[in-house]
Amino acid sequence: MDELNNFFKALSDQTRLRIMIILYHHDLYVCEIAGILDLPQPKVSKHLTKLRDLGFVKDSRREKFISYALNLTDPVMKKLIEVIACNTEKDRQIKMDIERIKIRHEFACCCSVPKPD
Amino acid sequence: MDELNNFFKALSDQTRLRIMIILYHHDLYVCEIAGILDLPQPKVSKHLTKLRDLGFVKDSRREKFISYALNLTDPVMKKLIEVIACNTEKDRQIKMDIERIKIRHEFACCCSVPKPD
DNA sequence: TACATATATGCACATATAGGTATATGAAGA
DNA sequence: TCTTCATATACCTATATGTGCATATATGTA
Repeated sequence: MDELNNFFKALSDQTRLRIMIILYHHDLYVCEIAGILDLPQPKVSKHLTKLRDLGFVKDSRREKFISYALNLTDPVMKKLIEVIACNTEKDRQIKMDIERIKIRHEFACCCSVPKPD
Repeated sequence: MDELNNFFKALSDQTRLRIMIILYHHDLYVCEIAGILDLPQPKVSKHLTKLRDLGFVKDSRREKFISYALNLTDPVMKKLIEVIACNTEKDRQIKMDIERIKIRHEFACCCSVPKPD
C-alpha cells in the first residue's frame, strides 16, 4: 500500500501531476518541462527529483541536457496514469500543456534544446 | 485540475485510501469502518469529514448510526477508484480490509450495529 | 583555463497535515 | 429528564511540504 500511497502523494501536487501527464505523452528535457509548464526551473527540478526518488520517473543525460521519462513498472499505476492522461478534455491547463508538447521548442526558448524530429 | 488534485490528496493518506476502497465495496457505518480498519474512532471520523468536505463520500443517518458511501460523480474518478479497488491482490492490508467487510459485525463489536442481511 | 549553459541543491519561511486525548454534540430509550 | 451510545470536534504537538531566492555542480566550448 505504501507504494500506491506514494503514487498518490506524487500526484497530489499540481506541478507533479502536470509533469507526470506531459511525460506520459513524451520524454522531455528539464528546460522543456519548465518552458511548457511556464514554471521556474528550480521548482520543476525539485519536483522531478522527488518523482525520481519515488521511482516514478527516470532521468538520462544527453550532453548538456537531462531527459526525464516515466518509469512506472507497476501495471496498476500504469493503468492509472493512462486513465488520467487520456481524460483531460475538461481541464484547460492540462490540455494546453499537452498541446505545448508539440511546439515545445518554442517554449524552451531559454535553453538551446535541439529541435525535435 | 483542482478536483483531480484533491482526489489524489484524498488518496495520499493511508487511512483515507483504505476507507475509499472499503466504501467502494460496501456502504458502512462509522463504527464498522473503525472496526474493520482497527483504528480509533476520532481518527476515522476526521478522515471521513475530510472526504465528505471534498465531496468524495456522502453520509446519511439511520437512527443512531451514520452510514457513509462513495459519492463520485466524475466518471474519471469513478474509473480510477475501480482500477484501484479491483487490483488489491498484492496488498495484504487492503485484502484483509475487504475480507473483513463480510464479517464486519464481528469487528464492530464496540457498537450495536444491526447484523447485515 | 575561463566562461556559458543546464540542472540541482541549500536555506529560510510559511503552511498544511496527521495524530492523540479529551470532550462536545446529537439521537434513542428508560 | 437522565443515561447511553454513536459520532464529531477542539486543542495541542510534531512533522511534512511547497516555494522563492541564491548558489553550487556539471557539462560543453572558446
